[in-house]
Amino acid sequence: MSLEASRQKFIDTWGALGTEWGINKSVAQVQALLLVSEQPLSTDEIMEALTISRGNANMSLRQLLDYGIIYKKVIAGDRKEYFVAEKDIWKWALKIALMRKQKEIDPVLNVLTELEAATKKDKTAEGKALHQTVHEIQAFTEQLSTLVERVASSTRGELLLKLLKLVM
Amino acid sequence: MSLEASRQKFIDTWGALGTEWGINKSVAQVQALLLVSEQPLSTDEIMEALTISRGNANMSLRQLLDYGIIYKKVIAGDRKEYFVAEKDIWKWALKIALMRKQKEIDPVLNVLTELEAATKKDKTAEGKALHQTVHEIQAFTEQLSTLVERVASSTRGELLLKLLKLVM
DNA sequence: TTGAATTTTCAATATTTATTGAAAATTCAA
DNA sequence: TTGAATTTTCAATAAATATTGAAAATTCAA
Repeated sequence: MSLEASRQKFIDTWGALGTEWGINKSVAQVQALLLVSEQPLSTDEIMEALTISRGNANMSLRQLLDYGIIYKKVIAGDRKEYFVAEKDIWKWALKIALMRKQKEIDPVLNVLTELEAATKKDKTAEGKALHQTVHEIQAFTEQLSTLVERVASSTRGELLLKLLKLVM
Repeated sequence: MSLEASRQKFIDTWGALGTEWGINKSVAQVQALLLVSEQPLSTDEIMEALTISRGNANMSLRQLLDYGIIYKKVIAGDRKEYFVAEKDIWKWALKIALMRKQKEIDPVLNVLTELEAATKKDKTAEGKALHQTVHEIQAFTEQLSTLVERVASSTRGELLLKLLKLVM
C-alpha cells in the first residue's frame, strides 16, 4: 500500500467511526486529514483533498477549532489561514470527551437529578420504584461524569498513570 | 410533577441522549419505557405508550434483546410476548459498551493495526511521520479497547472497585 | 480609502436514516 | 389440521441531517 493509499484509508476509516458516534463525517475527515498531513493545510487544500465544498470545509474547521483539537497556523507572506492538528492523542481525545460530557451528559444529569428529587416524596409503591430506578441511573451518570472530569483535568503523572495501570 | 410526567420526561431525555450518541431514538425510548415500567409490557402497550408503529416497536425490541439489555417475559395464559428491562445499570451499561466496542471500535482497530504495519518499512521522512501518527492512535485505541473489555468482564469485587476508587 | 482576496453565512438541495403500515410468515389453541 | 392471533419483514414514505454554492461580510495590502 502506498503512503497516499494509507493516508486515504485512515481518513475514510476515521470518518466512518465518527459517523457511528454522532460526529459529522466531514468533521472527522478534516481532523484525520490534518493528523496525517506534515504541512499545515489551507481551506482550499482541504476542499481539494476531501472533495468537499468551501462551506463544509469552513464549518468543519470552525467546529474543530471550537473543540480545541486543531490550531490556526499563520504562514508568513500568505494571507490564507492554515491549519494543523493537535497530534497528542491524549490531549485531543480528552478534550472531545470533556466537550461531549458538558454538551450532552451534563444536561441529562440535570434532568435526572431533578427527577430524582421530584420522585423522592412519593410514598406509593409505584413512586418508590420509579425513584429507585431514576436514582440509580442518576448516581451512575454522575460517577461517569466525575470520572471524565478528573481524568481530563489530571496531569500525566497522576490519574492517567492509574488509568494505565488499570489497563495493564 | 406527577409520576406520569416524570416517567415521560425520563423517556424523552433518554431518547434525546441516545440520538446524540448514534443510538436510534425509538430504541432508547423503548428501553427507557421498560426501565420505568413496573409491569412487563407487550408490543401493543409499547406502541401505545410511545405512539410508534408496530414495525418500529418490533425492531426496537429485537435490537434491545440482541444487546441483552431487555428480556422476554412469559405471562401465563397470554399468547402475547411481554418485555422487561435489565434494571442493574452496571450490567446494561457495560453490555452496551462492550457491544459498541466490538461492532465499531474493533474493526477500526484492525485497520489501524494494518496501517501501522503497512507504514512501518517506509524510510522517508514522510513515511516515518505517518507511521508515528498511526502508531500512536493505534496504541491508544488498543488501550481503550482493552480497558472496556477488562471492566466489562470483571466482577464487582475486582476491577469495578478500582474504577470506583478512581472516581472517588 | 479601495478592491481583490478570503472567510462566513445560509437557503436550497441532496443524502442518509428512521418510521410506517400492510402483506407475509409464524405460532399455537382448539 | 385449521385459522385467528401474533410477529416479522420490507418497500414506500417521512424526517432528520449533511452538503453545496453563491451572495454577503470581512480582511488587509497597496
